[in-house]
Amino acid sequence: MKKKIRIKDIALRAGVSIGTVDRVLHDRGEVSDDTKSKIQHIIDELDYRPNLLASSLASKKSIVFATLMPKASNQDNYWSKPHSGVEKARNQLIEYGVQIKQYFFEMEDSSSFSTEAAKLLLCEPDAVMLAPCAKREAISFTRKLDELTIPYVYIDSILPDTHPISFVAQSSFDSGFLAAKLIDWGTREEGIILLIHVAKELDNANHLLLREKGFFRYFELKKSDKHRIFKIEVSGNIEQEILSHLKVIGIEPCEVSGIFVTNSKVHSAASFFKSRCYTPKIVGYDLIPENIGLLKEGVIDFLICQKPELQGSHAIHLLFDHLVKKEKIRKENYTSIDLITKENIDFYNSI
Amino acid sequence: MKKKIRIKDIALRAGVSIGTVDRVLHDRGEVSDDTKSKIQHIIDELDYRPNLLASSLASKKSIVFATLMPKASNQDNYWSKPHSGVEKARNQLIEYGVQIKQYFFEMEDSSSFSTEAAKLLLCEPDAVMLAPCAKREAISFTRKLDELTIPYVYIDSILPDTHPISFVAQSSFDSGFLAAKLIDWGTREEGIILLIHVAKELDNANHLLLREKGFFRYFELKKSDKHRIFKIEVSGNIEQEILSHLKVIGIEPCEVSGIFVTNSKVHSAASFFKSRCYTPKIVGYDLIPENIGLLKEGVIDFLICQKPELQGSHAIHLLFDHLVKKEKIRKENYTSIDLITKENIDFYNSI
DNA sequence: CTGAAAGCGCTTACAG
DNA sequence: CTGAAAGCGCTTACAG
Repeated sequence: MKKKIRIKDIALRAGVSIGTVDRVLHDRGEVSDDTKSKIQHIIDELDYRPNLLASSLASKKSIVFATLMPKASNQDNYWSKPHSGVEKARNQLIEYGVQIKQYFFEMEDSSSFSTEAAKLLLCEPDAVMLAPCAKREAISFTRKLDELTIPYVYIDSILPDTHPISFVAQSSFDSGFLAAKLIDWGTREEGIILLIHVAKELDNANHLLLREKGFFRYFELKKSDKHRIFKIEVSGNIEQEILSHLKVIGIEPCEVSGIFVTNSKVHSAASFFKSRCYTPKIVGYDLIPENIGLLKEGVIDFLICQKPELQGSHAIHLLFDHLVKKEKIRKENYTSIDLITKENIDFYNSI
Repeated sequence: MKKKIRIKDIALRAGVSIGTVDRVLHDRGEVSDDTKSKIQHIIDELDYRPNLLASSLASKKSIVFATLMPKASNQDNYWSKPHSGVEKARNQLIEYGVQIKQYFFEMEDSSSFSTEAAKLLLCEPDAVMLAPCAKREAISFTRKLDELTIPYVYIDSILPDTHPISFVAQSSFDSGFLAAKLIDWGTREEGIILLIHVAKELDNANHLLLREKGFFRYFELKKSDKHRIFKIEVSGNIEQEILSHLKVIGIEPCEVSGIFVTNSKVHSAASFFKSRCYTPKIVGYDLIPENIGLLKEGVIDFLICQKPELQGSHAIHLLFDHLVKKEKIRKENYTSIDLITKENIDFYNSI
């Protein structure tokens, strides 16, 4: 076992004081090129790693991260999960001088994204974590961050043509692809399959479209005409809209054998079928209470999950590793695509 | 934001020196009852939390954990995962003075468990993590640990009637139950289902029996006679043994519609069917290379996984939290029951 | 451009 | 039984 090498060791070898070593370590100038390169060599040679414990103990300066994500209306809301992930990371990093300021916007009101983003900037964060849900607003915000050279990471989804240092999110395409596989595996007969979007501004919800793409891609690749697949978009009165869509297509609810809902609103579509003659195979997203209830009842068969809590904590740790540890971090962090059923839900997230 | 309170603050309030405060903090005597209770009150009142950073920086004493698990014959072996989980934890905790000594026994040779356990004891560990695979040997070992009052945690499986301070493992029963659900969901027709044990000493492999139990329980609860389920035990020449079993039962390989193999040997059973007329729905365990290959080919449909790497690292952290942080740790740590398919395998374990 | 000194919050002998 | 002092590895003014 190699002995841990210290600043003192480097100073000794170089014949300088530890102060000087510290100056080159943190590249804060005031060192002659000669001694600088000499010290740098020794550092490299000895593969010196600073003791983070001692470093943060001695340093009084703190680093501030700011987060921006949708407000969780209550504790059961999906967005309470990333939030508690951030809290968890905060507790782990607080002794290292990390401060986290959190800002929340209203999911329904994209202008609140901008006002919260403006507030956020006032705290002069060293780095930012955001969920870029409101696409347009997020783009203009990240442009501002770019100007100020404040590094940022995404959680939940990804904004093309922006410059985050990293992101933590699920691959929407692949989760849709997997959903198709599940439906395919569960519906043997030449069945009718519904892909249902329950969303207001579908064109602005990039990840829902990607999930759809993945779903259709599966059946394309399979090159089987076994299934008849219909796509439905609803947003207001789910009940009525589904009914009228089915009427247009010309099928009865009980003829449907598989359903894929592209987001956590799967419970509303599931309830529609539950209250009728027949329960088709249903696959949707996310462990929110309504969905959990229907999963346990056996109405919903699979929920695809994305470890929202881990997304929050991991994103913060990425920021920490980048800014404090000065490590190079992975740019693409895809979360696992978790399959939750009635049978394994009680063990999900347990450790 | 409350100011972090320090030993010094307590000492000031109590009108004593920090040395005395430290004595009551660590309960190392040499303090009069009077001052002790006075200080204790102040500690409680102020809800003092020691600064772990400063504490481990100042402390030169190190703590040693020992681990005992099966040897991974190569890097792809299942047991290389818990091992690398332990290594990961070591790297995170090394600055806190944690030393980890690892010992490995031969899976096939249960006597090697005892000889390694004896070696382990010689390093006088402060705590032990073990995979209690060799049941009898593990029981006598834990008895010794109990005598020496060395705390221990299990990974992988659980030994009834012993006294670990905690364990990290998957619920075998529930994973078998889930396997049944998958097979049920995937085989619509009135099919023939095989439960296959590929194992030498089945009676000594408690978790395989529990998986079986869970599997049958599912169909019991379902109260449907739709499926005919047969149980097969093989161990040597898989090929031949499966064939002869099927002959006894009186069915052809191509009549089988679903297969559940109770461990990671699922690849051998899958290969049997792959090389024949028909590929039934196949569910098994663990991401070892042979299984991954067959999963990606579409021969195996689902692999149930149990985060072996996390098991290793989590177990070490439990030990750390218990011994160093003096926190009370959770005794039961069930890992999630992960469902891996061709479609989501690339994202498993990614973050 | 460089070094010496104080201090971060805690632990550990040591002196009394 | 109690206190004063040195030290863990680093950072941060400050003096020269």
